[in-house]
Amino acid sequence: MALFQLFNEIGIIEQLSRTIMEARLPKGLIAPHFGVLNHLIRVADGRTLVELARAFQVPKTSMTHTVAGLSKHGLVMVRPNPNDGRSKCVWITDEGRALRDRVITDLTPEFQELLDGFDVERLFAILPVLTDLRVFLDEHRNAEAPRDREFRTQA
Amino acid sequence: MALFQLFNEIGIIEQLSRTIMEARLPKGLIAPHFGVLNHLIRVADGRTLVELARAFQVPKTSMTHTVAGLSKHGLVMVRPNPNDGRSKCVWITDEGRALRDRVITDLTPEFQELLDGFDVERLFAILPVLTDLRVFLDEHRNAEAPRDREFRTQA
DNA sequence: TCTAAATAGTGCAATATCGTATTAATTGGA
DNA sequence: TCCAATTAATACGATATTGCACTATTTAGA
Repeated sequence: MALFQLFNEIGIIEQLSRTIMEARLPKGLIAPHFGVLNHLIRVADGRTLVELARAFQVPKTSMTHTVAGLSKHGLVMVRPNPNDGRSKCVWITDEGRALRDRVITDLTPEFQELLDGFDVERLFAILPVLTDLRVFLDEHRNAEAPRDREFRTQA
Repeated sequence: MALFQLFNEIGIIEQLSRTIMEARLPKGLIAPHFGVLNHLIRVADGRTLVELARAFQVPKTSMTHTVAGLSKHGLVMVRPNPNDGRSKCVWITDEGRALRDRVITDLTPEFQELLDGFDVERLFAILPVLTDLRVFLDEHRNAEAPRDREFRTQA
């Protein structure tokens, strides 16, 4: 079944690229930490924990843990949500911004190597297909969600 | 940076497809367990732990743990390697084969939904690009491997 | 207004991942 | 042949992930 192979390749690429990225992170931080920092900058700062959990499709408890790690390193600030006494908002700090920028900078040589050594046309041609596939899988994801996992609202 | 977006989509797809797959696994088993079973059938039975760790590019200790889980469930047998007293070989059991086949069967409706609802031409057109990308990343992976992680020898 | 249901967050426990260090076996060069 | 370097596996500890249960708060319908 070719679909099997497709998802297998995607899984391997995810693992390789994650390893590359994590090699640029300071000790104690891993991909999910960077993902949250990046999300706070690219999408919107001051997100609640549930919003973040939805965005990354992880259980709330996982996001609590990830944000706690970021907070411990001074990369985000967690404050009560003035509009809802149950929830908290996560704000990125200057240190968080600086780290995120530095990681991206550190990654550019690696990216450049890929752009130089790989057929860029072919590479970028698959992006819209991947996006459509992601949307399809996300929309068709079984509603009988057996886990404590929120539905994605935004990339 | 479009490359960023590319790897981001791949990461999301990996997460979604893994969740779909794990929903078909019995309690106590997750994607890496299935991956090993599949590898033993598709590639070669009787692999050593190091060979498996290389194939999946995980640290040896992670593979020890994964195989221990499979063994506990009776899905593989771990025996001494007659050719090398240091190592052990992992053999899939009938139960392991049966489980792997059942999971694949259980997955076909989900696959069919994708084949029906998605432009299959577009989908399969990206497979060779993904394969080339995977090979590129694997070959260009930094030799200064900072971790206890083996190099891939086979998909 | 009141109260039941829904929602946000977290404590806890089970399992997973992985870096470091250790042991045992093998290999290769002197 | 012999021993130093290499290799296979794992014990151990730190951190990550996640399901379940619980509390606090908000919401919505009677």
